Amino acid sequence: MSSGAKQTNNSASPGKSSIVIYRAKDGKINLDVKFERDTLWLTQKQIAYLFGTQRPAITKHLSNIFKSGELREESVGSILEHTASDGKKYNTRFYNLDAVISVGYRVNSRRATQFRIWATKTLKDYLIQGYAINQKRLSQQSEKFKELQDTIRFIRDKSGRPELSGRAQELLNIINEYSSSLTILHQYDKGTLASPRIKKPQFKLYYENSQQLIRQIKSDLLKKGEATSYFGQETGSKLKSIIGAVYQTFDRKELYAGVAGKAANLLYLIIKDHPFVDGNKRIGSLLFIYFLEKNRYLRRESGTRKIENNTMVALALLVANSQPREKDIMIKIISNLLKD
DNA sequence: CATGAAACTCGGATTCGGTA
DNA sequence: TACCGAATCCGAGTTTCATG
Repeated sequence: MSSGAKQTNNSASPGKSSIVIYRAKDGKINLDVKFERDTLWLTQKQIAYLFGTQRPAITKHLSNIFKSGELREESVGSILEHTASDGKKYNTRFYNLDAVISVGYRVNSRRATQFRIWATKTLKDYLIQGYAINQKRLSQQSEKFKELQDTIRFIRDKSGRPELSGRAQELLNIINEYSSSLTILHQYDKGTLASPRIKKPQFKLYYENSQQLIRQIKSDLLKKGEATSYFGQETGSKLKSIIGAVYQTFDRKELYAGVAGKAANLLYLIIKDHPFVDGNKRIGSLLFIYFLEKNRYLRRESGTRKIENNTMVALALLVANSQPREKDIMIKIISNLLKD
């Protein structure tokens, strides 16, 4: 049996990545898998494909699983927006890993047999090794965090020096601005971070809305000779899906409820997902600021901006240079900068 | 396009009944 | 009683259709 879990992450879009579940003798299986709430989610069609059977068989198994009380439909199923093969969006029911495994133990096909063998072995490995691995990972993380803290302290101590200028100074500003929330960061690392108070957005950003704004800024920049014709030119429909992602719902609740969360994700996704040929950082920052301003969330009561231009530049650079696995922490940093 | 369900097919397992 | 083939049952799959 050559089956092994293999995950390839080749897209930075939210909650979506390409995954190769396992290699069977009849070749590899490619599925676009949604990741939400620490688990994966598949449609009936995808489950059928995974196990090499037809969709109605999955429907029947699922209904038997729920009827027998093996699983509760409310806890393993969720209705999510799904872009179908015709390009349109539908509210589709997705089933999580628990449901997929339960179905896998009922389906009678060669592929399902291989899946059962793989799942049983993997689960056993997890049970035996999981504890040790988890311990190791945790201690590594806390070491990394210490390192980061030391570096920040070092840079901050030297930040008064006049010879530091330009970009370095900007980076120092951002570190200074969020150094006070290091404890928050630390709490986050330990998984105990309390969510900041959430302000509901009054203003909604639309795709057309954004395009218009980009056209405007482009013509300004062209006049000043600060942009090429590639500035703001979209590659595919990424911008549209990013805006969709920011307003994505899960269980009829918005995934990123507050203004800060939405803004942070907007900035992160535009910079990381490269929806434009040129100008991703600038447009990301622009839409970020625009979105905050329109929602009356950019300024303190005194009228000063929570994020100044130089901080904005540094923030964009920081995001651009971050690793994909650091997404959560980047979002947290941005959100915390927006706190009063 | 996606889902749920009814009606039907198929194949394996079990039960039944006749025979040596 | 032991054995074997026919009848029956049951789970899993497919086709098809109504509905959202």
